[in-house]
Amino acid sequence: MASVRGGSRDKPPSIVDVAQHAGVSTATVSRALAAPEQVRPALRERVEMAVRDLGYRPNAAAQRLRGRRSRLILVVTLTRWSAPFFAEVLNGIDSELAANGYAMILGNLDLDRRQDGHLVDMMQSGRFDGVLALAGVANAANGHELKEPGLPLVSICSEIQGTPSVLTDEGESIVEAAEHLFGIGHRHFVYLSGPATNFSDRSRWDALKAYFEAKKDECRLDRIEGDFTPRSGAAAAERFLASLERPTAVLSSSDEMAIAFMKVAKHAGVHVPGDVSVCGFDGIDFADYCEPTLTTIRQPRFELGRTGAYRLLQIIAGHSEVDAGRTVLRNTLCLRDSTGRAPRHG
Amino acid sequence: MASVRGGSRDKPPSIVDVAQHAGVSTATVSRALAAPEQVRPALRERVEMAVRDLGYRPNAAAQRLRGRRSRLILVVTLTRWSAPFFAEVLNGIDSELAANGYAMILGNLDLDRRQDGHLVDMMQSGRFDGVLALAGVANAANGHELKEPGLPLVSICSEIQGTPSVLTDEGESIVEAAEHLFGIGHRHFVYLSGPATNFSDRSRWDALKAYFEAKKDECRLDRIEGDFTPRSGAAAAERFLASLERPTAVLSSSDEMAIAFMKVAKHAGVHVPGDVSVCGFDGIDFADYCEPTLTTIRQPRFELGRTGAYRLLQIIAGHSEVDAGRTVLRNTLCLRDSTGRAPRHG
DNA sequence: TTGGCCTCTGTAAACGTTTACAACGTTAAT
DNA sequence: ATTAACGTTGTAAACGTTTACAGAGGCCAA
Repeated sequence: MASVRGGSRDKPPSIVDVAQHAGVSTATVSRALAAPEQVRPALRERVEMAVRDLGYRPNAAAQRLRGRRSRLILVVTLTRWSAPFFAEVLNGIDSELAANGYAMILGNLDLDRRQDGHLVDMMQSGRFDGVLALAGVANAANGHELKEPGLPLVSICSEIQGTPSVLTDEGESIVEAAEHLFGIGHRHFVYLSGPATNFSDRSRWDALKAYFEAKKDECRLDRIEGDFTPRSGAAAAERFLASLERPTAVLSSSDEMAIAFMKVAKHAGVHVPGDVSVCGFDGIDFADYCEPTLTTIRQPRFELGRTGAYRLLQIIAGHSEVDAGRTVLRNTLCLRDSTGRAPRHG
Repeated sequence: MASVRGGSRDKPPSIVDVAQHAGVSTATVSRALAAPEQVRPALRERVEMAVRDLGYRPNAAAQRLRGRRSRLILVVTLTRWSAPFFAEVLNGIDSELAANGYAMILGNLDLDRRQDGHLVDMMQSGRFDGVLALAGVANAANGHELKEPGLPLVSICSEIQGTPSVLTDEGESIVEAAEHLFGIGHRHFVYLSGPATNFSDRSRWDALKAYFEAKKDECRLDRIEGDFTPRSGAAAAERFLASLERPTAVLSSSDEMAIAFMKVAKHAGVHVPGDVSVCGFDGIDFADYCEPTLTTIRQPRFELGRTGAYRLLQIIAGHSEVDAGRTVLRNTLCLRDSTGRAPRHG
């Protein structure tokens, strides 16, 4: 009776249809929708009714073309974004954006095939109100390229010169883990790294090195190169098994590596945590379901995304332009079954 | 020397700037970019050079407003999209779309707070060239609402009346798993379900019921209600443990439930697969890292997304409009350590 | 030479909004 | 009573493309 939504399939109603139907000008319709307080209640109601009657929806492209905002955010990610850690960060981003009427588009940066231009193209297409750079993309040397188009930019889990960023206290928290392991007797550590160019990896490794520098007489810190993936965790385990003097504590730069590491180690008869303690990083859901359950440094993944999106929206809204600094969220060390006292020597 | 990209920060060059710079009309520029074969090589080159010199990028909003396509796809998901299964389907979608110059936007359908209108609004905003509906959203009763706006629509992992869909042979594959378990002596099964309204769940349950109907004299099939999440898997385990006569085989409707189930069961001293065999569904990466490794029905998650996106693009391109049928991908049963011979009776 | 056809370009009209500006009516201040 | 100020509405000009249409040549056949 009321709506004519399902009627003719020709063409969606435009603002002029609404204006005619309500007996006002298009300007009034536009204002009634965007700034209701500027139009008299009587007219406003007429417009609202016309909108309902016709099932009118503003055309997003036209709005963007004429107005200032597209309500679209470009999220620059790596191809690995479907991994548990990133997926949840993205979820946080999307959640915050959606709550403010924004949507995100994923711009995949495939590090293997270098097609850098593509992203800059997208950014300059005038389609986006802002850009969120996820961990890893900033390290790809073209991080600063993202600044060039002059769009509001916030980076999450990594820093770009002169750009606001949202980070966690990675260095401090991995040192906290190391300290814990040191406290229960471990003296020989190995750091299972991410890619050497990675921002997070640098933060963690630098902090770890500094911490062990002061203890260099009593401790040893090795490093095995990985790339956050399970595969590289398994490879690291092979190297671990082959080493003459095995470390007793593994600090992994991702849970996925840690879990794969444990699987291979266990399969080779090495007991976790009896023979070797393993500590992960990220705190993905699964860390609590593997065997043994994984001690890990939990990053507030959802919050990371949410906060990044929030800061970006603030900048877009014109607030806090000055604030180009970093926001640091706190990680928490989750002690579980994969870590324990160091095995007795010899 | 060549490019002036980094020059003035005022306003991005428009098509008229390019036209002037190349000494041609805007129409020629437009054609040189969209349909190069229609313009003489000499001019085409001048245009291309001007484009490079000025760093011109077509304005997406204007293109959309005047032209027909936005190269934007709406992917309607549930809030659970960051779960491993969906994340990988999304990855497949995004991958196929990106390869064709399209991008996706996630439209979250929060089943808890009913804000159905929101999605239809989005669809009618003229922002999208097509819609992809992910499993679960189609079941939400408002599935058919998605058809209303008249946008090209493909559903993945579920069916909407009269809409092309991409599915897997869920029913057959879960029966295959049941058959395998039957073959190694199991006679008392329990199906750990998803939400009863879920399309996938219905397919699986119906197939399972039909299979056991023929065996009802020798077999028993129970059902415990879940919702795909680990939490519900754990809850199911509690009920399993409390039951007087415990089934010896669990067919779970998701890996995450199965893994949580195993954790709780093991913790209660029930041995997997000694006391109970567990089979998951989906084939997420983690199924191969839990303890014991999980026998599961692997769905081609990435392909599911890729194929859905592919079919949608075909429809948008005008090919295969007739083909409103289903595409069925095959699952594979992955036998691992969580299943084994049924325990000896009594 | 002339007419017709074909190929290549340019002109200008959309596309559906937002918004600066002007116009109008009303109220308050002088 | 005159003017200023204000609040509300309409007019019309953008925004940056694509594309129907027309026009300008060039070529070929008659």
